[in-house]
Amino acid sequence: MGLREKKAQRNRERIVREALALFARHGYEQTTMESIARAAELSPSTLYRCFPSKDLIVLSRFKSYAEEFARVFAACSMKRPVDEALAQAIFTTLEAEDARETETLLVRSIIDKAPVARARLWDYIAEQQRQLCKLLAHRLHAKPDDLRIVLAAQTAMMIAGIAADRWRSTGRKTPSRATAAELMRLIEQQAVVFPRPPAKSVKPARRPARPAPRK
Amino acid sequence: MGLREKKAQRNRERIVREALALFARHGYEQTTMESIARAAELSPSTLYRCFPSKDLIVLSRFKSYAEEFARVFAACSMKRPVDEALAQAIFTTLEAEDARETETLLVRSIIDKAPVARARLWDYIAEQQRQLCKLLAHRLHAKPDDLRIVLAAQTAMMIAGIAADRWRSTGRKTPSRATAAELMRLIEQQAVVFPRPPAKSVKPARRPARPAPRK
DNA sequence: ATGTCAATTGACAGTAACTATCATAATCAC
DNA sequence: GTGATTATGATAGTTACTGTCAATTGACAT
Repeated sequence: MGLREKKAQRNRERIVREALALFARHGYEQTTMESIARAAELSPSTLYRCFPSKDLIVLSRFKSYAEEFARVFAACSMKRPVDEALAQAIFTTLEAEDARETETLLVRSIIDKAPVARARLWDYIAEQQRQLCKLLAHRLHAKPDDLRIVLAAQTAMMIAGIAADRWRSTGRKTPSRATAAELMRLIEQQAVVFPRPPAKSVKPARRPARPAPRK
Repeated sequence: MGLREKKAQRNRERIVREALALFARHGYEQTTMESIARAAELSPSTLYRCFPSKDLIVLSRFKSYAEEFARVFAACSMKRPVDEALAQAIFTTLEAEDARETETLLVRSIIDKAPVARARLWDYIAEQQRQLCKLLAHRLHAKPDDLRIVLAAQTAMMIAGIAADRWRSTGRKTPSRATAAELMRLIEQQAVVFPRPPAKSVKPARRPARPAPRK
């Protein structure tokens, strides 16, 4: 590997490190690209060459999770039923995220407070959903826009999102994996208030596995 | 109502109308706030007072749908089972969106091409999800962060999102309502590849209602 | 009508995230 | 080493947005 790429890699790492520190200290909006460049000891021009926009600095941390997810899924999607592979990928990715406690919490708290960065993260997640559709479609020999494929992909992302959220909001007391498993259970048992088409004939009066919380 | 508010209202409308026209003509990024102000015949200062940011101009069209959703849901959530009210609200809102063909398509195509605006829309949708959680929680006498509530709210938004997307991507040949109904059916029948916890005991080899599409 | 007061407006100045360009300096290929 | 290539940094510009302040306009009592 060339010496050039090594240097670029080190640059990127230092930028992210220094930027996160500044964001944590003064807030995302208050930190200018110029100050980041100063902290990372390079010119604004170079900074913009590495990260064309400010939010990419924060978002770069999420790419590793996305890559891990795709890797795990690809690894076991051929040996096992799809739903198991999907669940496995969710669990593994979530656990990896839980494991990096301080960094995950830091990055999320920065993002939550910064509307622009937060919005960009949503957009990134939507992109990941599309990627997952492709993976699923390939595995099931279906088209990526098959309704069942789209539904499965979005459900998976939803589960991961809720679980990760909960881990944060409970002060990392609830492991993401447990929440994700619980969500899958709820879905499978239909123990949730699901939207359904308005009663066409009978109302089966579905009985939730757990009684709905009443006052 | 004062004459003052009338004027403000008319201002807002003209701004949105002219801005959408400009966006459609030259693209979102290429249209400057200054040119919008010129087209709407007011100073940039006033424009910024009406719409603190550029994306709010585009997003303002979505607020009506969100309000309609909340209204319909509130209207029938007390008389009927929650899931029916939820489905009804989804259907009504989607049909209203379908009905405004040209405008909906225009706004969506603008947003899809503009990363910043698109990202903001995601953020807005996330906010709506939180609002829906509150509504559901109130109706079911539960806490807004109850897992079942969150799951239900996000599932509802997901269904609406997929349905609206499909209506657009199929050149408005597939009515949103039909897609939404189909999605609800798929969920209820578990005819989808759902993520589930890795097999702990047996593999029941679930049989989808419709055979999975094979090549 | 007219004067008074408050809210709206628009002009101006400033900040910061980008974008484009180009000379200079560091790497690579030989 | 030398020449081609590529990364760097300085500089200038565009644009979204923020803040301030004087001028204007509408609301309202008399």
